[in-house]
Amino acid sequence: MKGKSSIKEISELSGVSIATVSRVINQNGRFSKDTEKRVRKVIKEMNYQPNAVARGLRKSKVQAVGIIVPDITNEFFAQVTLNLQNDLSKMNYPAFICNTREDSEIERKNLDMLKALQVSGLIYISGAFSDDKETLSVPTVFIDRKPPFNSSNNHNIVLIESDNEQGGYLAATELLSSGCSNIGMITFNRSRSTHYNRYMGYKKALSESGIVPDENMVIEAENSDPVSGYHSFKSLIEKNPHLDGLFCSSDVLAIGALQAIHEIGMKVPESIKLVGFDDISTTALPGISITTIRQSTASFSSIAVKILVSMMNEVNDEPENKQFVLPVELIRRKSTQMVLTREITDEAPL
Amino acid sequence: MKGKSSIKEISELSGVSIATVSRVINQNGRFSKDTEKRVRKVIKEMNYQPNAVARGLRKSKVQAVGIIVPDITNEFFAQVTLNLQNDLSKMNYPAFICNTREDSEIERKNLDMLKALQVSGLIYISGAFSDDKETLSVPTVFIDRKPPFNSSNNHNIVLIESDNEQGGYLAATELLSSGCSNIGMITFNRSRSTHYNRYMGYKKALSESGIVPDENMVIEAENSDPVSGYHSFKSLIEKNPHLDGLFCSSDVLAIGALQAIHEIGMKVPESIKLVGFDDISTTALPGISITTIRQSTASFSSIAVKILVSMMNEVNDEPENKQFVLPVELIRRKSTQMVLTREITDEAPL
DNA sequence: GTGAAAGCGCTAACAC
DNA sequence: GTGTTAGCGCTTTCAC
Repeated sequence: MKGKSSIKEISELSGVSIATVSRVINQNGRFSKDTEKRVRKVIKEMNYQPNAVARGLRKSKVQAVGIIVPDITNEFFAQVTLNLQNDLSKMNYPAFICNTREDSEIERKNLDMLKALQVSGLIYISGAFSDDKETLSVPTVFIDRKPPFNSSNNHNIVLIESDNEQGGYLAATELLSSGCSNIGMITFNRSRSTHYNRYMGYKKALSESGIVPDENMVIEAENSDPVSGYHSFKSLIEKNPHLDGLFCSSDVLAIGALQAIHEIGMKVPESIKLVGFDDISTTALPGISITTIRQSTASFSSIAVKILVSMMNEVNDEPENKQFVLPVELIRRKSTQMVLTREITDEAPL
Repeated sequence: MKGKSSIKEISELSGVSIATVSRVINQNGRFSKDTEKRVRKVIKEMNYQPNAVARGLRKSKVQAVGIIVPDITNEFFAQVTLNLQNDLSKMNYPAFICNTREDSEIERKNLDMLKALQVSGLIYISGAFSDDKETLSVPTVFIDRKPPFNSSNNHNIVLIESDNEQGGYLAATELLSSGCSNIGMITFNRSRSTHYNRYMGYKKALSESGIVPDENMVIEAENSDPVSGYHSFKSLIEKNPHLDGLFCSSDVLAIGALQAIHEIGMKVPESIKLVGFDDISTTALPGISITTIRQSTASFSSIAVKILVSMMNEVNDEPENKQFVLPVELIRRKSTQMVLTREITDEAPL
């Protein structure tokens, strides 16, 4: 009854050798239908569960994966992580989730722990992976952010990301088409592929519509959080009092900016229009209602897990240098609504 | 150079037996200063890291802990989990974080995986732990929510929670002292000790100030999220048009309620005052500024980890039925500000 | 179709 | 103070 039994106990109770029990459990090698039935019965009766650690020692790798994530306190990352964890769990892979807080020291340490635990695979969400010389010893999938490798080392990298440039492009286009002509942007860390590409998309949209992008209308936030968004907007509006449109490289920045906007007495969408990125839950709240770019976090996860599992299972350790760019979607909300009459106010019912 | 070496290799290179190497690594047994120095040198040179899986097999438990959490997408839980993970990592315990989505099926499965991996300890955050008959096989700490055991089984339980009743009491008292007389409450799942106690504190404060608690002014939200808070407020205000104070059992509920409040043309704090619970980041935003009850998530974590580690290390498997109730703190913000003049408006600068 | 046995890397007696 | 050795529970040749 207690789940404490070992394969030896099962073999004795079912009158076969431990080798055969192992074959049944792993569905490899040969055994008769009859034997299988008997063994399965005992396993069930004893509520036996194979010891994953012993198996891990024998196979030199444990059936588990490590997930490296900057900060699960950020709803976007939390969502991605949650999906990954669910999908992995369905394939019977438990996940070690490691927060790095963008600290390469912590990242290093977590990586060491994961290595000592012999995880079978790794998923990097927006990771720094600063350790250039380190060769990836286990199958690894990168999500959201391109690892800053020198291309020479780059065998066997899988990258899954959104079409960030298209996202930036859609965002700026939405602002343009809803009538804005002075469109600013709050970015974050343009040294990262993610945010750099969003910025490029923004510039592209402006250029295409005949506007010369002005670097004075772009500000780089210090952190990716509402407080930084708040301060960035304050700076930006000071330099550009005629701002009538704003694209923020993430929703948390947009939320901070929105507060600043209200505070100085401007109205969204009447006096300024706003677009964010990520589609976190807060943006959907009635009364906040920020137009944003939705990334398909569910697809991130399902693709990542599917590929990772196949890399972990197959002997196929072949370089399968793959790159996935997922489409993004504009979620149109009140913050970019055209204002024709006075019917839209804070007090109006939904 | 590669971190692929084994204890055997280290022993050969340093000219001692593997037993001695093991002793040095684990700092137990005896060895000469000189030997230690030599062994350490080789370990460093080879960049050797002990195989945690082999050790785990030998010791019948792996140096890692499992964390069971309902939903890391909820900022409050994310914060607690993040702290736990950091504190555990400092003690060299990697953490398996498992989201249950409040689904006992998933919880069961995660528990099985963790057991197969032989984790040394378990932390339940607000867990259902529905499985009454299951005896805890490893040291376990419960955070936030009392497990619904029958007391007979209750050896060896550690529970860490906030003083939720005091929190509810502080919240209602704040509303009373800022002039409210019709104070409603949005609760969530009062079958849980956490929310039940907040509700009790609320009732206590009302009673003490001579108000008879009216069950019509209390509504139980379907989920713990803004949408539920929004709808709950709509129902509540319909039944109680004179409501001038509202206590929400969590901040996410309060945020939803706030939207509903704005939508029907009421003003916070002018026409209704509001208090939440948890102190998640959104409540602190300028323009939102919801008074709330702060729980010391950092203390949750440090206490939990300290106790768990001691339980995991010591042979002391003794029943140490411990219970910690941590103080909470009222964070006073604009949503409960007394309004004497017209100086406080939405448009006022910070 | 099945069993015997080696061994994954480590810890913990037990010897000396 | 140090070495030898027996497993921990499992997978996987290699026999038969």
